[in-house]
Amino acid sequence: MELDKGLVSGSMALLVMKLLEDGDMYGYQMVEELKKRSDDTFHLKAGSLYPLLHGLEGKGYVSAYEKEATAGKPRRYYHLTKQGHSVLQEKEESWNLYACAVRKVLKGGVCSYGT
Amino acid sequence: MELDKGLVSGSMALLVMKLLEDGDMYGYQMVEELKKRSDDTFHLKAGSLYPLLHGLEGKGYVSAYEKEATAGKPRRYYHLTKQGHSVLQEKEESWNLYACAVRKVLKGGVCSYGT
DNA sequence: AATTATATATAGACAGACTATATATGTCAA
DNA sequence: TTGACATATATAGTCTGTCTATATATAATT
Repeated sequence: MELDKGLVSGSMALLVMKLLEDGDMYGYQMVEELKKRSDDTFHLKAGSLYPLLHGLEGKGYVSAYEKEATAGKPRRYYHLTKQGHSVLQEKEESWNLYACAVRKVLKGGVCSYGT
Repeated sequence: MELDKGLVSGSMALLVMKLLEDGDMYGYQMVEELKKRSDDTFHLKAGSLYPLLHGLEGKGYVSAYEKEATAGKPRRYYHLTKQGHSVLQEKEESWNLYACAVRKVLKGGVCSYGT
């Protein structure tokens, strides 16, 4: 079953920032890591990621620095700033609230998020 | 806390169709019902709903019929078609898969959806 | 008489993710 | 040695979904 593209909207910034919480990463690595951590559910495209990263950098949520790789092109590492950390927390809470509300509509029951 | 608009993307069709599973409804009623069932989290705008409904009708997922109200303007009721039912099931499964994958990335653990 | 709630509808703006394309290097197989 | 593939970043243009703003119309309330 193909993942409905419409559903993916909006939460990519959250996911990418979440990855950076565990340590600095370069773009290509994030694509791989996201695939791995989601059990092959998310296939973020390079053409989606790089503009997203530039946007986050422009807002001051991440900072970037170049670093030589042992082989191949130099890598551009991204680091989650202090502001980025606080924005990430807000985004996580926002996601929980949203997912919880969807569950309420779909399952008709209550939903305490934290679960 | 304002609900991050970016997160809302894509799942409105799912939610609206889910409402129709319980019986035919008219547009204005859906806005109210969605607000109620989500504990005041979703505030779907009329300008978002009606184009969405027309789209679903065009795809054959819902059918529509006019009905006089006891007072005021006549209401346009929407009905979930057989095809709509099957699309709804796919969309629900797709949502579960997606929400589950997000949880994996955020909480770092496993996730059996059905929970 | 004016405002608010009910009820539907469209045009235009905007944001997020996509595809397609471009660049550049290293490895591996034919 | 040539081509294919994986690594790595980047931008232009497109598409889709939701938004705001606006329009129409009727009934109830103030």
